Amino acid sequence: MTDKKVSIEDVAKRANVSITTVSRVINNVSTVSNKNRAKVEEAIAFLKFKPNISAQRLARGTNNSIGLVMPGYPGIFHSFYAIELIRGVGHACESLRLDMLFHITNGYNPINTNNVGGVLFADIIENRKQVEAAIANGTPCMIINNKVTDLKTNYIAVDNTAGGQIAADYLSSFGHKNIAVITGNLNTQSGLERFEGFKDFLKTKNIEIPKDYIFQGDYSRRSARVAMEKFLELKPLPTAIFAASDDMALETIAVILEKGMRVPEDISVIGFDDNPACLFGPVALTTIRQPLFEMADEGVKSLNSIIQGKTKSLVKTLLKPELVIRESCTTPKGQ
Amino acid sequence: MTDKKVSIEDVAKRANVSITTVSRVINNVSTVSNKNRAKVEEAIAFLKFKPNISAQRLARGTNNSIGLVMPGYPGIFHSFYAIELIRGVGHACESLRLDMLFHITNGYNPINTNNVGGVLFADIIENRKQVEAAIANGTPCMIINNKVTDLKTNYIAVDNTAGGQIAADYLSSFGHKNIAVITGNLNTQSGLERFEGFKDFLKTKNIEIPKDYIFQGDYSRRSARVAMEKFLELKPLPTAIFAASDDMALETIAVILEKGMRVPEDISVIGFDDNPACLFGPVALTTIRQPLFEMADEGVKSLNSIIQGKTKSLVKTLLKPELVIRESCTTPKGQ
DNA sequence: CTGAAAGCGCTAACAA
DNA sequence: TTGTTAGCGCTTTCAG
Repeated sequence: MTDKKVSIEDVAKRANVSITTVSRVINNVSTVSNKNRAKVEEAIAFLKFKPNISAQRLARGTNNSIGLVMPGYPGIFHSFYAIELIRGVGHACESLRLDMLFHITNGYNPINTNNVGGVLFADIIENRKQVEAAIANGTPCMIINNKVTDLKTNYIAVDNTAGGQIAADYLSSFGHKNIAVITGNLNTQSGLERFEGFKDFLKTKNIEIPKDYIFQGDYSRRSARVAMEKFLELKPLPTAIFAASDDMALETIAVILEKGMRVPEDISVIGFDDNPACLFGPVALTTIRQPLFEMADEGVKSLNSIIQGKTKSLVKTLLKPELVIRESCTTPKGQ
Repeated sequence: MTDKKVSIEDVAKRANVSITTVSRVINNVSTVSNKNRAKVEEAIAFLKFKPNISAQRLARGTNNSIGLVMPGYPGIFHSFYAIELIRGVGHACESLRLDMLFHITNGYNPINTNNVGGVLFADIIENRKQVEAAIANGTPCMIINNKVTDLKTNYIAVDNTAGGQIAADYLSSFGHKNIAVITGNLNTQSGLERFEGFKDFLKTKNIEIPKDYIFQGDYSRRSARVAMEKFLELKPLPTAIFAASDDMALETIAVILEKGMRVPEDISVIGFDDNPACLFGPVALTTIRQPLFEMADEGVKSLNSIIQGKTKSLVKTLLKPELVIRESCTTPKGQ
């Protein structure tokens, strides 16, 4: 691309060997005499030779790269989520020596699956068509964080329903009855499942959440603030809040403290994510940990195994979230 | 990769034309009869033919992809920063039809520059070696958010010094004298420059910042909390705070409110970034906007131009930050 | 408007 | 241990 390209042939000439020998040293094949190896290495260094990867791939008949498709609207999911996924994918690609083609999508443009061995979809949000297209043309796919039951494809997700249940179980075990919830984006599978897992579990304990104790948030701090300000006008006041993300939980706590109330003495708050930020707020946040990094990492590994034909059947993995107890929940006042 | 690959030749056979004609329809060359075009398209659809991009690239002699190298330690910069960069780069790549190879680095492993036309470094943090290596082997590089003066390479950055000055100017214009600052990570060029720009400007107004009014933060909310709690023990209390990121500013405000004081009536706070989150806190944050998305977008475009040989000279771009006035700053009490 | 043929730069038998 | 040679799948002159 830059300057005139130097090819394996130039190297061969300068080192006075065949191109095969050059190829051998490039690929670290052991059957090369030290003398020749040295000559070739000198030539490579001198000429600043860089093998043309397209030619390598063509000749080898392989394409060791995968795509990561991520919705691109402002405020991608919540940032912590996105960053953890990216980190996990990046980590796995590094160790598997896979190229990672990162693709931010608006959901409409068809994504190009020709140049990758397979593609990872970070959730499906308004881009179902892309997933279907990829599946249709035979590209191995792995959906992250969305249990797609109606598509013949692979997924790895967190059991958000279980997460909601765990939160409900923990809160109700303190004896809380007036429990409010700030949901995540309910257009999102995770948001919906967390909410329903939570609500349904409480029902088994004979606790109903009244309508005005439910606020439909969108994972943003802003929505949590609006929610909490509304809750604070209600009576009776809720004694516990389940926020479907740590960011929202943190903002919830901020609002409570601003009003001169205390957490958890006056109101208990539980979050979801286990974002490191929860450790360092005014009160350490009790939360439901979801293994984001691991999900991404494992997703890449499974996908790779599928691409290489080692895994034949569909893989559907469900990861368990877990309760992380810190300081933001306790018994309701007066009990 | 999957199944037996169908090649352009298979398509040609089925459509009863030459591979040249198939190539023409793939590349949308107009000189193909409608009849042939239809036949080829049918064959492509029927065979689910996907052109091999490596072969295309090899034949065309181009490699339209760029690398994005980003430090991978936990808490990559502050998330908003990273996300905006990624969005900007993704956006530019999409419109330039460039593949984006995303590489998260620990700073040590050499990065593979063979398969990309050029590489974008998201700042330089503990990975200077990689940059030097890339430059040495002739790979076009673009450094984002770091003015590298001692390396013969390109950069696009925000004028953080100016940003610091703007903040200082604004605060001092209200008549504040007791101004404290929570710096960003001072190992970072941006952190250092914001601080020095701020401090130096105040000096021109004959305002010195005492030692204990300076807290060395790291862009995290946590560090801001620690800082603000310290400041609150000081006397006289500062009447204004400059936090080197919005995240820190937001946490600063939270701490102030928790203590029952008001923003901006008791203490003014100014941030840096213009993270959308600043709009929705308890008080809308006045801040210094830095054009992250644009920086990334523009960075890719410049890099591409360099790769294509359209730009010959080194490009060194400095973007101007600007003041965004909202509600978190005012005149000090009693003035 | 179409096709034959010469590569693009590299890998991988196969011989030597 | 080394070199020869035949592709990998596609693009691109150049004739027709």
